[in-house]
Amino acid sequence: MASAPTRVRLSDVAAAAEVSVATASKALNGTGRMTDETRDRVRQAAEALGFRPNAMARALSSQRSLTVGLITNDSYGRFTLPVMSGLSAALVDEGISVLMCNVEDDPDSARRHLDTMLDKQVDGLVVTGRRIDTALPLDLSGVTIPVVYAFTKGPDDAVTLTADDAQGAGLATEWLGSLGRGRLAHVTGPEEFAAARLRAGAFAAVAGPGAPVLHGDWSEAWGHEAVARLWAAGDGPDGIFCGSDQIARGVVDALRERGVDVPGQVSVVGFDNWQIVAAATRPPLTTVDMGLNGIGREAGRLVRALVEGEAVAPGVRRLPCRLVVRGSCGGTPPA
Amino acid sequence: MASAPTRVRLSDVAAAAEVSVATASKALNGTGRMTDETRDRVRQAAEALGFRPNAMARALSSQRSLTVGLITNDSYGRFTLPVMSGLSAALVDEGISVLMCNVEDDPDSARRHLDTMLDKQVDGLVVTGRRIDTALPLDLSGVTIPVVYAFTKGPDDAVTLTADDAQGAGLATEWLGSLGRGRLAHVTGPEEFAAARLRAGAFAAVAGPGAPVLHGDWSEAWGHEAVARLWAAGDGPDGIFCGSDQIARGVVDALRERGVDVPGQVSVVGFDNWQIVAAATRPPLTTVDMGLNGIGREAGRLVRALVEGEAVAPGVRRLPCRLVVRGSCGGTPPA
DNA sequence: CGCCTATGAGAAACCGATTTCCCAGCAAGA
DNA sequence: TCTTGCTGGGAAATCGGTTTCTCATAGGCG
Repeated sequence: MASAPTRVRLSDVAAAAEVSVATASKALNGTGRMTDETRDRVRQAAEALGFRPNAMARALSSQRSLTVGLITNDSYGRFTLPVMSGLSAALVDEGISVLMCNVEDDPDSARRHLDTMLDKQVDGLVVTGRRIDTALPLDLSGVTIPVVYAFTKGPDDAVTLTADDAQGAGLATEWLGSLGRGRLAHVTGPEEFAAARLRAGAFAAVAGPGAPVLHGDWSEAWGHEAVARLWAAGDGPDGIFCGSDQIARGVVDALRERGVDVPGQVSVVGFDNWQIVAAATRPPLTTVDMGLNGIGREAGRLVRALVEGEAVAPGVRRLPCRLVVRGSCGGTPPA
Repeated sequence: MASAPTRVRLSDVAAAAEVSVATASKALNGTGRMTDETRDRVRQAAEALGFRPNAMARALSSQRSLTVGLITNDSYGRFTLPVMSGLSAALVDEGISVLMCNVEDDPDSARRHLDTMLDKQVDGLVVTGRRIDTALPLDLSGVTIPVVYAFTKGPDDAVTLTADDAQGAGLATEWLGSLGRGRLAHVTGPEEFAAARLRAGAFAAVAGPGAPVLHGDWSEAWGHEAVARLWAAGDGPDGIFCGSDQIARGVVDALRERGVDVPGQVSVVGFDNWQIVAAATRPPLTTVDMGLNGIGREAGRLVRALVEGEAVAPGVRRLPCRLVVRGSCGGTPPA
C-alpha cells in the first residue's frame, strides 16, 4: 500500500459515508441528531480511513488548543521531569499535549518563551520550579488562562500544589521512633527554605522540642560537618532524620568513617528518594518520596478542571509523601 | 486600563491602519507590494495594539504549526532536560515551541503520545533517550515529517546526533598523560554499551594496549570493586579514567578508604559532568562534559533545516566533548 | 384527510490568518 | 488622445474543522 500523500480529512470521511461534512463532524463528536445507522456508518468510514482530526483546525474553531504549557526553571530536571511526565500522562488520554520550556532565571528568555506559548493559544499553564518558596522570573499577571503552580511559589490566590513536607517529615520521624530510636536529631538545609522549616517543625513536633535541629546547606559536606558537631560532645543521637538525600548520604559516610555502624548503632532517614543518591549510599537510604509524578498528574487534573470552567478553590494543596524503606534504618516496611 | 477581553486580531490592526486584512498580513510579513508608508502604518498599528498573530490560524493556512515534538524515555531527566532546554532555546526565536513527552518503555503509551503530537501537526520530531545504542519503543516508519535522533539509536539512514565519546575519552586520557601520569587504567560500564566501547577504544589508543580496561556496571559500587582489583597485586595505576562520574566517585571513595591520596598519588577523571555527583566527590571530579545543551541546540538547528526542506546528510554527527577541570587530577585548566 | 410537530440531515457562516488573483489609477509611449 | 504597463491595494478563496440555522419529510393527531 502506498503511503498516503496527505492526511485523511473530515471531508474524505464524509464522502466515504455519503453524508455532508457537517453530519460527519456531528457523528464523530456525538453531537447533533441523526439515526444510529448514520452515526455508525460515519464512524466506520472514519475508522476504515484512519481518520485523525487536524487539531489545528479543531482548535481554531473551538477556541481550545488542547495544549497546556509547562514552564520550569529547574535546569537539572531533577524535580521537573517527573512532574512533566505525570502531567502529560494525565492529559494524553484527553488528547492534550504539553508544551514545555526551561526559562532558567532570565526574565527576558522567560518572556519570550511565555509569549510563544500564548501565541499557540495554550489552554492553561503549569509553572514548576526547584524550590517551593521562590517564584519564577515571570510576570503572569496579564495572563487570562488558568495557571497551576506546582512545587514553586505562586500568588496567594493561585492554585498551588506541593508535597506535604510536614507529613513526610512526620512519617520519617515516627518511623525512627517505631524502630526504638529515642535520641533523635534532624540535619537539614538552610532555614530560609520553607521546605526546611516545615520539615524541621514536623520533626520537632514528633521528636520533642529537645531534639537537636541543625540547619546548614543541602550538601553532602554539610552532612559530614553535622555529624562532627553531633558527636563533638560524646555520644551522638541514635536516629538522624535528614532534610535531603544528599545530606543523608554525607551523614552516613561520615558515620562510617567515624566507625559508627549504620543501621546497627544509628538509623538514618533521607528525604527526596532521589534514586541515584539513595541507592548509591552504603547502606541504601530509607527516605521520603515526594511523589513528584503524582503532583504532575494532579496538576494535570486541576488545570483541566480549570479549563473546563470548573471552580477550583485557590490555595496550597499538599500531597502526601510516602516512606521508602531501604537499609539505612534497619526494620522492614510495614505491611 | 481594562484587560482586553479578547486578543487583538489581524482585522483589528487592519482597521486601525485603515487597510484590508490582506494588506495588513502582507505588510507584517514583508510580502506583497505596497508603499513604505503603508507598511509602516500597519506595523505601527500592530505595535500600538500589541498584536500577536494567532499561531493556530497561521498554522492552519500555512501548514506549519511552528511546533516540534520531543520524545524521550529518560525518566530521570538527567540527559533529557539539558537537551530539551537547548532545543527550545534554539527554536524560541523562530517562534517554535516544543511539545514534550516521556514515553517510558511502553509502546502503547508511546503510540498515544506520538499520535496526539502528530494530530497537533508538529513540523518535526526529536527523539532522545538515555542510551545511544538502543532505540525507543516507537515505530516511526510511517511518519512523514523530519525526525532527528539525539542521544539514542535511530535507523541507519536517519539524522543522528550524539556526543563524541571517543574524542571525550581521548581528552581525558591525554589530560592524565599531560600531568605526568604514566600508568593508566580505565574503569567503565558494561561492554554491551556502545558508549563504553567507544570510550574504552579511545582510551586504549592513547594509553596504549597494555593499559588495563575494566568493564562493570555504571555504579559507584563497581568503582569500589574495580579499585580493589587494580590494587590486588601491589601498586595500582597512577591515573584512572572512569566511564562515568558515578564510577569515578566510587573509585575516589575507595582510594580514600584505602589511604591513597587523590590527586596526590592518583589522578582520577570522570565522564558526564553530572554536577551533583562531580561536585560532591571529595575532591570534586575533573570530568568530561558531553555538552548536552549543545546537542539540543544542534538538534533544533537540524530539525529546522529539515523542515525548511534543506538537505541534511543522514548519518551520525558526533559533537565534541569538553574537559571540566576540578580537583581530582591536580593541574589547572589549560588557558 | 389535512395540519402541526418532531426528526434527520445539509447549507453556510465562522475561527484568524495566508495567498492568489484581480482591478483601479496613473505615467509613459505612440 | 488612446493604448500599454506598472503599481498599490483589496476581494475572495483557502486551511479543516465546528456550529447554527434551515428545510424537507414523515408521523401523530383531530
